Amino acid sequence: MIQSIAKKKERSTLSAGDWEQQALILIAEKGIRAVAVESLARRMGVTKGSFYWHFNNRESLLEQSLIRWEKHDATNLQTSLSAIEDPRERLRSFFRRTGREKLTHNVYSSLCTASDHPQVEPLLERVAERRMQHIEKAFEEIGFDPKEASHRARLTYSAYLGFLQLQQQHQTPSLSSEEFEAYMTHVIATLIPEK
Amino acid sequence: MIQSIAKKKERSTLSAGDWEQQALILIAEKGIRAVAVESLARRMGVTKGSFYWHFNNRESLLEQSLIRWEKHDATNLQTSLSAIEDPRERLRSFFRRTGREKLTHNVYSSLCTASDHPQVEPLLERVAERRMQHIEKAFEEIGFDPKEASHRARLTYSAYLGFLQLQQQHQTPSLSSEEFEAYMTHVIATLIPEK
DNA sequence: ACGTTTCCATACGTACGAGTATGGTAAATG
DNA sequence: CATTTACCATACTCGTACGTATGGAAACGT
Repeated sequence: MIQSIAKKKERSTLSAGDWEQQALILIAEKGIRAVAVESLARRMGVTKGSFYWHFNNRESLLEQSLIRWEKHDATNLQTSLSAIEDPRERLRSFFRRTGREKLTHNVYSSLCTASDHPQVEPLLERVAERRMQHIEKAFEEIGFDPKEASHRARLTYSAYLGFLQLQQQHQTPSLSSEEFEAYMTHVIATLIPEK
Repeated sequence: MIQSIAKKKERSTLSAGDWEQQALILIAEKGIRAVAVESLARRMGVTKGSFYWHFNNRESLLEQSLIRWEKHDATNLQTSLSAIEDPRERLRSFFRRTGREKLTHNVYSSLCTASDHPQVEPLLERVAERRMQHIEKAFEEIGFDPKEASHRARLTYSAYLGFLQLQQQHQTPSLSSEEFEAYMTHVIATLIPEK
């Protein structure tokens, strides 16, 4: 074929996907505004000349990167949550998910602080909608009627978003891991009633 | 004295306070990044020359504007919430406050989406801390022990922040006013238990 | 072997926004 | 009335980051 297999790790040449991946890493670390083509190029060990061969412009890179992330996040949601049959446990795992999946989670966290960005805003809306529908479905399975489930889902997701925001403000977590656990237990008890 | 009273409304000359006020309005409308000195000057009907007479630089303007807003918000919290004796009602009014006080509220909303800004971040942390302590105090008055009250306050404020975030994403509120009321009722019932 | 494609370097052009330098005008002051 | 002070306009510099133009080198096809 074009390439004799496994060239990606031999640092031969870069692909568009490599740029998108690094862009996402940069977003997770320093936010979307830090994605500048020259600094990103330095990070990749090349110069702008390379970048503008793979992409028309910066906007195009962001578009592709965000699409890539959204797909990854959607399948993530599908596999990791659809696998759990008990709806209560499914909701609990949603909250716990904050710890694992560091990269994709930090990307989302960064994107939330850039919700005014024209390319980010529609993405956040789609993601929030998708996630809230999953949560809503779980609440319906528990036995709440659609209206009640909808409200609970909105409140649950709001609590999640707000907690992300609070975490970012104090760059120091400020909550020890046992305080965090205690808080999580409280949240789950409050938002996911036993009966 | 220097000026013969009531010159501010005669459009004679601008004061530093006028600039700060307009900056806050701009923040509420388009976010802190939209506060550019040239565009702001056009908005005031003058040019940059005026700005740099009142302020050393853009950073200085933002600093003063944010301080002004923080003071306003702090007294707001003190007067409007300390006036209510019933802690439950006090908490309910906290949620309802989203509607009134449009300007100061929209400023806060905009600042939340710029939480990565070095001048904004410490402000948000102070404001969140101050507000959460008020909420925590209310929960303690209701009868929860300090630890429980702390968790409830954090969850309550998280739900508030998350809702702000969701509101900004769909620029269209997407929730009709009656749906909004139904949701609010649900939130209050869930987070502020009757006993 | 030779041309084409792929990938990248270098050098430039350009737009925007912060900040400076300097001068002008009206009001206040003596 | 003359001069200082307060306020603002105009015209620059400068740093940053996007985007373009062009050429070079290695890999590939035939």
